[in-house]
Amino acid sequence: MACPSLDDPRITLAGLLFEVHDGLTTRLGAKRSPTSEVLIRLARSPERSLRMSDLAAQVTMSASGLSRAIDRLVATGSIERVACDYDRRVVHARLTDQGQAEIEAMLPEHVRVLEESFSVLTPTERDRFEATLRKLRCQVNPEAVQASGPAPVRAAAS
Amino acid sequence: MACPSLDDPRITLAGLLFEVHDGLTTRLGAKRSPTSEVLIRLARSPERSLRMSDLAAQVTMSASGLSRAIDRLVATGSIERVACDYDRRVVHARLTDQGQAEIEAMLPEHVRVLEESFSVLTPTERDRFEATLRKLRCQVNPEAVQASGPAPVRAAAS
DNA sequence: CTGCAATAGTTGCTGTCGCAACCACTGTAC
DNA sequence: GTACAGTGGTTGCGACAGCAACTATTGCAG
Repeated sequence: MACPSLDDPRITLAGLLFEVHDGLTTRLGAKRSPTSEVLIRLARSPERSLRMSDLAAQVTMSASGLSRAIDRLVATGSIERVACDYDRRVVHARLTDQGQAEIEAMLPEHVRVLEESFSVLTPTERDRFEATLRKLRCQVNPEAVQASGPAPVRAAAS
Repeated sequence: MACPSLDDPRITLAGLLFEVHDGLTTRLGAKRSPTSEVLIRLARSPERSLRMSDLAAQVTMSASGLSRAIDRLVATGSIERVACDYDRRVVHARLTDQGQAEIEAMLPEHVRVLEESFSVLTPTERDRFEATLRKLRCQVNPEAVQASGPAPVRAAAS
C-alpha cells in the first residue's frame, strides 16, 4: 500500500461512524431531515421555543439555512415566529399545537426504526455507546452540550 | 411532559450520534464532503477504481448526485472515467495519480483532526466503540459492509 | 433476429444550504 | 443626544443533491 495512512484506524473509525449515520438517516427517511430535527428540538425545549441562533447551533445549521427552514415550517403551520419582549432583534421559533401534534404522530414510527436498529446492541453496549458518544460530543461540539443534557442549566434565562 | 416518547432513550442516543457526526463533519470542514469520501473510497479500492453504482452505494449518494460529483472531479483532474471492457453500460471511476497525490496531501491534517477528537477515548473505549459501530452498520446499512471491512470476502458465500 | 424487460449512467428540474451582504436593534462612549 | 462597534436575523446569489425522465446496453423469450 503506497499510502499507509489510508488504513489508519482513526479513518476507519470515522468512516464507520459516517456509514452508521448515513444508514440511519436513510432508514429514517424524511424523518431525519433538518425539519424534523428542528421540531424535536423545539418540543424538548422550555416553552416549546428557542431563539433562532440557539436553534441553529443545536441543529448544526447556518443562520440563513435555518431562517429558510423556519419559513417553510411557518407556511405549513407547524411553527410560529414570536417576537422577543426584551430584545427586539431576537425572534423565537415556537412550536404550534399543530406542530406538536405532527411530532407526536411521527414519533412512534421514528422510535420503531431506531429500536430496530439499536436492537443488535446489548443493554451494556448501549450504555457504553452512549457514554462514549457523550464524551465525543463534548470534544467535537462543546457548544451544543447544553441541548440534550440531563439538566437544562438555563440559569441565564433570568 | 405531554409526550413521554420525546425523552425516549433511543431518540437521545440517535441524537447524540447525529451531534457527534455533525460536529466531526464541521471540524473536518471540506475534508468530509462527499468529494473527499469518493476519493478515499477509490484509494482504498483495487485498481483505484469502482463502478459508478457501487461507488454511489458506498458513499450513500444517489446515482445522479454521484455523476455530477464525478463530473467536477474529472474537471479538476482528480478522477477519470474508464469504460468497462465487458459491459458497455458500465463506467468505472478511477483515481488519477494527481487525485492520489491530493489525498495523500490532505490525509495528515485529516488524521490530525480525527486523532484530536478521538483522543478523549481510552484504547478500550475505542475498541468497544468500533465494535459497536460495526454491529450497527451491519444492521442499518448491510449493503456497504463489504466496503471497509477487514477482509473483502467477495466469495459471495460460494 | 425481433421484441421486451431490466440495468447503468446521464440530464432537466426543483428544492435546500451556506456565504456574504444587508438591515434592525442594543449597549457603550463621548 | 449622537456616534459606533457588536449582535441577531433575513435576503441575493451560487453550488450541490435527489427524483423523474431519458438514452444506451444487456440478456432473454419467442
